[in-house]
Amino acid sequence: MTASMTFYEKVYELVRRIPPGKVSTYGIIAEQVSMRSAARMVGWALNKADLATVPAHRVVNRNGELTGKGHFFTPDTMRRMLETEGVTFRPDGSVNLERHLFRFNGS
DNA sequence: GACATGACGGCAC
DNA sequence: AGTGCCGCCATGT
Repeated sequence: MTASMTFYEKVYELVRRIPPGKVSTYGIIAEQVSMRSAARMVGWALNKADLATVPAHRVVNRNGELTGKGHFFTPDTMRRMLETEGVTFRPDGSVNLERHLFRFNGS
């Protein structure tokens, strides 16, 4: 238990703000928690997160690729969940960020 | 305490 | 435009 635990909570809270049908990226989340260049920490925090309460499937890399799919029940679980929420994919299997990238408000 | 690793990203070649 | 290297920070060994 350390004071840096707020880091995880911030990440989880931000991810929960992403609405169905939208996605965000590790880099953007990292920037939101004041750690611009530590995008790795975000994915790492998500790996330790409770998938039942944190929509981790809505976080992709900067190219829209589902780099975290290997951490779900099956390799295609992540994509199926996104498709169910209305997210569309490009022929190469990456998310069309132009259409589905969620922008956090300053709130 | 040093070293390697990881659901990444940016910039240099 | 594709590939590679380095930075970043928490953890495990």
